[in-house]
Amino acid sequence: MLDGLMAKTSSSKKKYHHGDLKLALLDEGAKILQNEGEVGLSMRKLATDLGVSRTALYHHFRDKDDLLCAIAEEGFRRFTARVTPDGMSSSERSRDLGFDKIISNYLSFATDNAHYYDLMFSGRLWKSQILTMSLKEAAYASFKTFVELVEVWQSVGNGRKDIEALRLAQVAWSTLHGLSRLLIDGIYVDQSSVDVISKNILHIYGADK
Amino acid sequence: MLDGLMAKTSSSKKKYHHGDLKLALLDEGAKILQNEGEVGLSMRKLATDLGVSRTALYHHFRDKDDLLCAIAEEGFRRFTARVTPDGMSSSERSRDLGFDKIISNYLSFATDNAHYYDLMFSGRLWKSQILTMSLKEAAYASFKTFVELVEVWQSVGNGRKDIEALRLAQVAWSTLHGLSRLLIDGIYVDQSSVDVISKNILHIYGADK
DNA sequence: TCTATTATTTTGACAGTGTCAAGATTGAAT
DNA sequence: ATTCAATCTTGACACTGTCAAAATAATAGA
Repeated sequence: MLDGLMAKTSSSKKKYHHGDLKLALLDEGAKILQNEGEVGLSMRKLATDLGVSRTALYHHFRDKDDLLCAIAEEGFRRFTARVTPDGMSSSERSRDLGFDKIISNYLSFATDNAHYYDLMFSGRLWKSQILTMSLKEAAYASFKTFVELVEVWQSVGNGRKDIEALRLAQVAWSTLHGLSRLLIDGIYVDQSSVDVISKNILHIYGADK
Repeated sequence: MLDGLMAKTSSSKKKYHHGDLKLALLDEGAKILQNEGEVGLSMRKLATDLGVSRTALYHHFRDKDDLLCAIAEEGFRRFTARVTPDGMSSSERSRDLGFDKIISNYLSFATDNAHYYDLMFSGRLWKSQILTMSLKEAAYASFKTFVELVEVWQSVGNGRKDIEALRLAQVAWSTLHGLSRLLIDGIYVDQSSVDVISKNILHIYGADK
């Protein structure tokens, strides 16, 4: 009884069944994903890496896709945190944090966390019926945050005001998403020209000149 | 001898080995791709569908990826044909074929030929060493065509002129690619708002107003 | 025309994959 | 201490891509 409590809290003890597998699964899954990508993240490998049997996972995630959804969800959380640094009100944020920062944060997150990004916007996941409700919500929350940033940019900063915030956000998101995909997928290999492209994006969506 | 010639030209005869497998492979491959997507396009299924053994394919394509590259290449050809209808000079094209047509052609191609589009911009293919030179060329030809369209749109039409053609093309391509991906992957389910988004894209990249 | 060469296709096999069904083990609750 | 539910394991199935070696057919040279 006391042992059980100790083990649960200290968590470094070798345990009976496994302790908290679900969590370890997510951690190790994310780690493998970072290093080897979605390929190489197999249920069996993941299981043996954690010293557990091939099918043990299926008591915590009904599917492989279910697991991937959970990891993608974590990705959206990190993404939102990266694009909008917290500790600021949203108006404070974009007063001294210009849209250029948002652009570069978006792009650097995408390229630095390519495997997360892949999962977050994986067509296979989004089109499958299995798509977790919580993933959907995390994604929409991210987009909502982005729209708010655009709104503030329009009213406080120099975002162009001839377009509805929602629409501007949709187009800008599309642009950033498209560029991210082209970079991640190795179609624009020219990482050096990203800066000048970013500048042009800022110019196009800005109101000056 | 004469039989051989006949069979080669008439091509509808049931043949010795198989006749022209490589071609049949591409056709059937593209067909399966259209109906079932990249998933469901397995070498084995493809082989048995053509009444041939599992490994017969490997004498015409060294890899599965090699086959996919070939199909993707065909995709780029169709894509270019769709975005720039031939039978017009490039200046003629964009005099009466406005950029709005190009936008809607791009998006409709992407959504109507989602599986082709997936392959054409597949990160797995582009990042793999196997990436065919001819695919690379087909892709760059497509992009080059797009840049030319933008150039003409700037000089003859009402494309905004405060940005270098290449840069404008890069950003516009990113936008269209990103929107296509969001649509195809089922993240923007809202197909009905595509029209208004397209209008906004046109407005943003246009010079009027 | 017969034979040697080359191009094509097949059979067998291997190491993987996701996941289902049934049984075994363990922790906690009564 | 016995029951119950959660957790984990073993075995199996149907797939996948692809290699090696053998078989077959088409072509070229004599």
